[in-house]
Amino acid sequence: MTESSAISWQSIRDEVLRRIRAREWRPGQLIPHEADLATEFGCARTTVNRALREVADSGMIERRRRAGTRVALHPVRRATLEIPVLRVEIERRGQAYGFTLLSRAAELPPPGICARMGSAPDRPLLHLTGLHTADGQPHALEDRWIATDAIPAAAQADFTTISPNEWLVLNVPFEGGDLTFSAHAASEGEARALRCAPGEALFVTERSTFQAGRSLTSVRLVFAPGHRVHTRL
Amino acid sequence: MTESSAISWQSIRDEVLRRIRAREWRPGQLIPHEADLATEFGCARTTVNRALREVADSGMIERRRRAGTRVALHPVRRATLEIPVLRVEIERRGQAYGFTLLSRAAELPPPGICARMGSAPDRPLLHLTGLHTADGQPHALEDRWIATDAIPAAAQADFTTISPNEWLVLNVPFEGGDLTFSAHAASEGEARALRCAPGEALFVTERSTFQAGRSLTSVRLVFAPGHRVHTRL
DNA sequence: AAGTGGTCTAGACCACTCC
DNA sequence: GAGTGGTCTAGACCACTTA
Repeated sequence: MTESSAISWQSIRDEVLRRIRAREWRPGQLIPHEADLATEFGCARTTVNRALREVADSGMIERRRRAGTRVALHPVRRATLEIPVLRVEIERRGQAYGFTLLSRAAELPPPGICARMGSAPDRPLLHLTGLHTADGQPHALEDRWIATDAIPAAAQADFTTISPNEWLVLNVPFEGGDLTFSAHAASEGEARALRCAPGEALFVTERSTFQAGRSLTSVRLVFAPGHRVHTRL
Repeated sequence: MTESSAISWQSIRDEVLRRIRAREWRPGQLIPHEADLATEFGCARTTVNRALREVADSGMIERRRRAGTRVALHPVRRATLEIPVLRVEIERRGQAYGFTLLSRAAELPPPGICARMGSAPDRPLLHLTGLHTADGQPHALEDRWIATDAIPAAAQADFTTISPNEWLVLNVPFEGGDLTFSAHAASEGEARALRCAPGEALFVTERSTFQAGRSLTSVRLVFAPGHRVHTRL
């Protein structure tokens, strides 16, 4: 028909955000129902739903059936971090990637790993350490534990030609995990491997992944000095 | 009709992920069109679209009009970081939050800040420093620059009763920003304020926000030793 | 019990891009 | 020009939650 130019969900999202920032809708306050907004904006409820879902994903509003939609009391900012395989990250910067396996053994895990992986202290895990390099310079030291009963194939994998990092991404699906960032003073061994001074401030990430309730692997990456993780809001 | 139990978009998403992980659809490969999948799964194309949009958001597939949908070559993991106001973060842990304004002055910004904020080196900015505490213990040292020409109200704000962190979240909408994590050895001044040893490894976040192409504020938070940022994958 | 968001459908048109 | 994803509609039913 001549009913041209429908309202876009983006424009509704923007208007909703504007009202929240302009305090027309205040934190904690209930906002109109989807049906009312659909009437107001002259569009289908589906379109309003799409817009509000987007705003809810960003953390600015909270929605519950029957209870309605409220402006969040503490507007939490959400940032999306992209976590590429280390090799890809380095090659994207135009540098040559390298990996050296430093050690490989079945060992009894220390208490910290047991706790994070929910593993029995008397059951050996595959323990790998290795160094990632960029243009020959140390980039990150990897210390990884793998639950070989959950990932039997890992026992046969050749981690000298492909890093455990990449092998796992390619071969082991997981449904979830934890990621932690922290700072850490370089130990003697880390300083040697990363060619920096002992005690120097290093950026550390720790990651654990699980599947079907079983812990798969836990890794600690200690980065060479100056490493930064960047993202956009 | 007796056409009960429609297919859910979640089940389609799961099946798509399964096929990718099972290598039925390999990295770089084109997957069937939405219409074909809709036929296969016996549902509306809208439902397939919803599922694939979700998978695309997670970074596993890439979609382009006319070009179709491909399995991503480098399956980038995406993690969502929640960045609450410091006060809320601390209170959520059941600790008492405190903020002390340490300094406040209009100053010419150093080169680093000029570069990050795109500000002229001869134009003074509002420079604030302060200490966030948890149960009276130092939690983070804040060093902030505010573009007063973009945020005139900041010149009048009382940052002794509310931290700049929180005042800005409440009063200044922004459309985007940068966030960086790094590690840093405590300077003499930082060590004094955070009551730690000079040279100790500290976790640092730096954030800049902008609106309508103008830089609004740039902040550097240096956290007390042991601070960790945690998220789920 | 009833109100609200969540989702599905069938169809349509549009926007983008590759050929 | 044609094919693919992106979005909108109008209507329907369902799921969840609270009164």
